[in-house]
Amino acid sequence: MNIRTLCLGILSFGDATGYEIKKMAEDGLFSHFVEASYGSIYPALTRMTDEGLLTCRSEAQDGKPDKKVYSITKAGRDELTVALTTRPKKDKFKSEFLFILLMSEHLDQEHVCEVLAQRAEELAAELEMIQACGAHLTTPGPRFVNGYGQAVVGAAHDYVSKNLDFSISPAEPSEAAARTPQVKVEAAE
Amino acid sequence: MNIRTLCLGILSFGDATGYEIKKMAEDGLFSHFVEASYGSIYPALTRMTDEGLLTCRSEAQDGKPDKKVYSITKAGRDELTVALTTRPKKDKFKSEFLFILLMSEHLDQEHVCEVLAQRAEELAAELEMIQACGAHLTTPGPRFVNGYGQAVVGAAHDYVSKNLDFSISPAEPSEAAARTPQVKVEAAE
DNA sequence: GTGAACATGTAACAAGTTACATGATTGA
DNA sequence: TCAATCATGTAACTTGTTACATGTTCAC
Repeated sequence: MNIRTLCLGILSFGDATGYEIKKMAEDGLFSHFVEASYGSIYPALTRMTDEGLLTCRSEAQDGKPDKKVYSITKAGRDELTVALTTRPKKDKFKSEFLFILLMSEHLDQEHVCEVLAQRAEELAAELEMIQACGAHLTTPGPRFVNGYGQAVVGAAHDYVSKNLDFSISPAEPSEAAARTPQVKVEAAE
Repeated sequence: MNIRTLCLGILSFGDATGYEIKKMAEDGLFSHFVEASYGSIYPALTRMTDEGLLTCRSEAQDGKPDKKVYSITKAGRDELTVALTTRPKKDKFKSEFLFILLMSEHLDQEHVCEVLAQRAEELAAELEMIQACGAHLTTPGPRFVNGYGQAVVGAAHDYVSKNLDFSISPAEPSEAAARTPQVKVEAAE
């Protein structure tokens, strides 16, 4: 999903300025699965206004630059609908944390434990935020998304918390041997 | 995390060609939280070899282009270690699916249900794949990552499955009123 | 005989980020 | 007085993707 669709989506709930769109994208419910910087939002709004998907009215302010309030047009709603009814692409997930854990055998035990503890805290904080945020949601869409967030982040937090004692070295030889009769390293090369 | 670190990480487990690195990134355990195309891998390998982080030996093949097998050097391992001990950035998650659900009030009920059913299936398939993939893992790092995947994807699947009857219109007035005594819409702009 | 897997590489393109420019107001 | 919030906008840069070029072998 591109910036255009994000802006249209936010504007479909009501008029807003570029600045406000950025805030919503980084604080609100959206923040967990979208991203947007001014450098992408402002040009997108300008272009979409040129294309007739948005209208813009300027409100003079003293000191600050004119505030530009954007509204979505019929054409804009149509474009949004097209985007929303297109089969959603696979979710994208990038995690340096998991990459580090995958490579944990190259690191020392202590460091890995710190990373784990750190992540457990972060996940706890995130979960709390989502829960707090969900308390005052009334409409079905946002409630669904919030519930999804609670389910997924909750599961991640549980998992990490239960594995704070993770050991980078393989389980005791006897056990390992029982599970994996003979793990041979490739000889050639 | 950039392509360079990804390549170094994969090569830290053993020599490989660019082609093989791509395969590992898109099939293996890595596939769920990294991405890489030939257009980024090949230039990265060439550059890192120039920089002394890798060495490369060509193996002639008939018909096919020479196979270039890369090995990580001491300098490469050092760079990898630096990357792995740098505090991991926040996980990034992008979801068109959640965006659609967030906007579900603009869509029709039937369509949303289809999207939900579709996603439930996709998540079930992904979960199965992760479980199958995890069966033959023996080292702690990969096992941890696989367990994490099972926990998170499992939670997502459960949540979506339990909400296949999701309704885009707000709950019955009486109930809604009971839950939310009085939700006032902000008057001013 | 057709498509997939093997195998590398480049150039053009897409999309978005970062840093900068500008400048008032407000709260700690 | 220092940082944050409000407010918009651009240019340079980063990073990576897509499409193309090239060519064999193997399985269906």
